[in-house]
Amino acid sequence: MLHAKSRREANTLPFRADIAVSIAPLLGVETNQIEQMLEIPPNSELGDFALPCFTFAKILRKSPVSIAQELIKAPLPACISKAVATGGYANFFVDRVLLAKDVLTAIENDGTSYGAKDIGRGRVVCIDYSSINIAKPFHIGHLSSTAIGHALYNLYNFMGYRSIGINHLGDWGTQFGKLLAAYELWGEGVDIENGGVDIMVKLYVRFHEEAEKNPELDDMARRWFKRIEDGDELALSLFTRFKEATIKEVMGIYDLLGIQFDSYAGESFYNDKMQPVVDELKAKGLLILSDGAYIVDLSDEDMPPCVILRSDGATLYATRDIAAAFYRKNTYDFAKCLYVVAYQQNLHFRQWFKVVEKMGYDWTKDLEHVNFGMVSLADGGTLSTRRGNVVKLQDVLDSAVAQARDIMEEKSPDLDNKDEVAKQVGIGAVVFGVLYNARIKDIAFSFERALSFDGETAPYLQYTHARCQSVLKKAGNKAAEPAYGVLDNEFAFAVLRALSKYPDTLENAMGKNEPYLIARNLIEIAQAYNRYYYEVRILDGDEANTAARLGLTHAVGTVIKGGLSLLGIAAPDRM
RNA sequence: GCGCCUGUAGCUCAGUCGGAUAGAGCAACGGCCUUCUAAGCCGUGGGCCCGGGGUUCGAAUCCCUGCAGGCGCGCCA
Repeated sequence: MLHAKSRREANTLPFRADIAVSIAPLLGVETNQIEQMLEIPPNSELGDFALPCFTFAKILRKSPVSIAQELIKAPLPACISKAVATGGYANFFVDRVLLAKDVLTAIENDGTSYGAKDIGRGRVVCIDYSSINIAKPFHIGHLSSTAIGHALYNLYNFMGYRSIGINHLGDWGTQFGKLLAAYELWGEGVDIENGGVDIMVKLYVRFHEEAEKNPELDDMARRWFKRIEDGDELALSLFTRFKEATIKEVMGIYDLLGIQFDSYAGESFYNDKMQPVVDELKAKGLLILSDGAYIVDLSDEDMPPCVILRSDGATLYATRDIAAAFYRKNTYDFAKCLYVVAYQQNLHFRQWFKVVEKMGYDWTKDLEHVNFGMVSLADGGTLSTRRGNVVKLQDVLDSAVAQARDIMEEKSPDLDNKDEVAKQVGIGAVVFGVLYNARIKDIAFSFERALSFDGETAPYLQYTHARCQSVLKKAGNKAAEPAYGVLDNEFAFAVLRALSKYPDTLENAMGKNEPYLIARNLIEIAQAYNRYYYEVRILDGDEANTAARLGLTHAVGTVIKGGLSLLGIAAPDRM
């Protein structure tokens, strides 16, 4: 019954279909229409499901109130314990004991796979995320793409897809000519391999300062970039050293976050793959010469044209993205290809998606720009590498871990793996911070908020999980058959209700590419459980009742651990 | 100027297909640890849901319009 088929909405309890089947005939409508109309009352005292009857009033020529009163007299399915008419609403109460049994048994059986479905049927979804720039610091502005992309990567895998994580490196462009020029001028004694991105930024910033006074430097940079393009040995080897040093440094952060990519094919990778795209566009008559540049006209779509070739013949961002899309389609035969990139680039993606569509490829519909809000600094100012106005992610993570460590020193000094747990808690807090709100929201970064461990945060979830583990450990192995009747109270029911909607939440989160839906559901579960924990003693009384309460505890711990893991966050057993 | 996005409590945000009394967290104040982890729980205060029209039995939600902020608008990425 729990696995009733077409529950497409999140935030529903099971049993929806059963109610619809029993009352639809009385109204003379399709059951699935009723199923969709069923809603959840504002508070559970009114009921667990409600059908507003106002829309039927005209058709049936009766008042909503009397319709509701008739509906509740219908023979009810076994899972509904009672029905009440309140105003124009028919309210249904689910059998809470049955719900407890269904939900807890499902979680007991499935473990952290609870909620997993095989929607993907093994098909591939490419996820382009994090996509760092070579020779630039990994700052908090990159965290959204990294955390959202990673969560989606996990979620799609969980739902039966095969995720391919692609770090589309920003490793091409004239800025590297500047970097090499700067290195030629002032690079003596600079240790590329160990100086990290810091020394690269220093060179880059100095170049910009001096180029303002001395324009000849720009020519020098252009020459260096030309040498990279032409495959000049010295230029290439220098550039490769900068690139590898950057990747080595950022690997440290990816390790902390537990992220791995399946591909690091970045911009330079597509250098030799753009000409075929240009040729095809030309062959299909889409390429137009305009002001010396080759463009695809998009005026019929009310968009500015998409520039494919600059007037000097050089390729652009869009050219590369189109070539990359073809490469990914040919290499992975994806069912979906997601681009986790800030909304700043909305127009860019709309443009080149349309170009691919004009080329006649129906898989354009499988391309999706998963956009997200901009990060600024809470105390004003925008992030800018050039102006040195950055908050490095490494610093944020380090501070968070240090703070977690301090708190543990105070609250649980006898823990033996404090460093490990501090890492999980501190990093979890930072990551959760960007996964808790809808993607589109802008973020004004502040240390104070990022390092908050109270309330709706990862540490709160981790704490709740650890609490569950602690109770379960203390209980030991009890084999009694659970007496679910003991869970027939408002506190347990709130927990069960939150647990029961988790599977739909996951599906909805994937459909919308919105990890925050998972985060919110987990918080709801934890809040309900912490209330329950305060109100009801778990290890108490006879074994059958205790077994049911332990079942609830185990379920909460399992779902929180599983959900956090989807978000890329660890859940320690003690903290 | 044009296009897109955002606007809900002091702050950060939820609010499902239009539904019942608009919800959380933080901050403030007041309570709860001899009992399973107090990184927790409970309570109090706090709202012109940006403004104005409209549609509807019913609007934070849909439509129109205005305002404010963000982003973008052919040869950067």
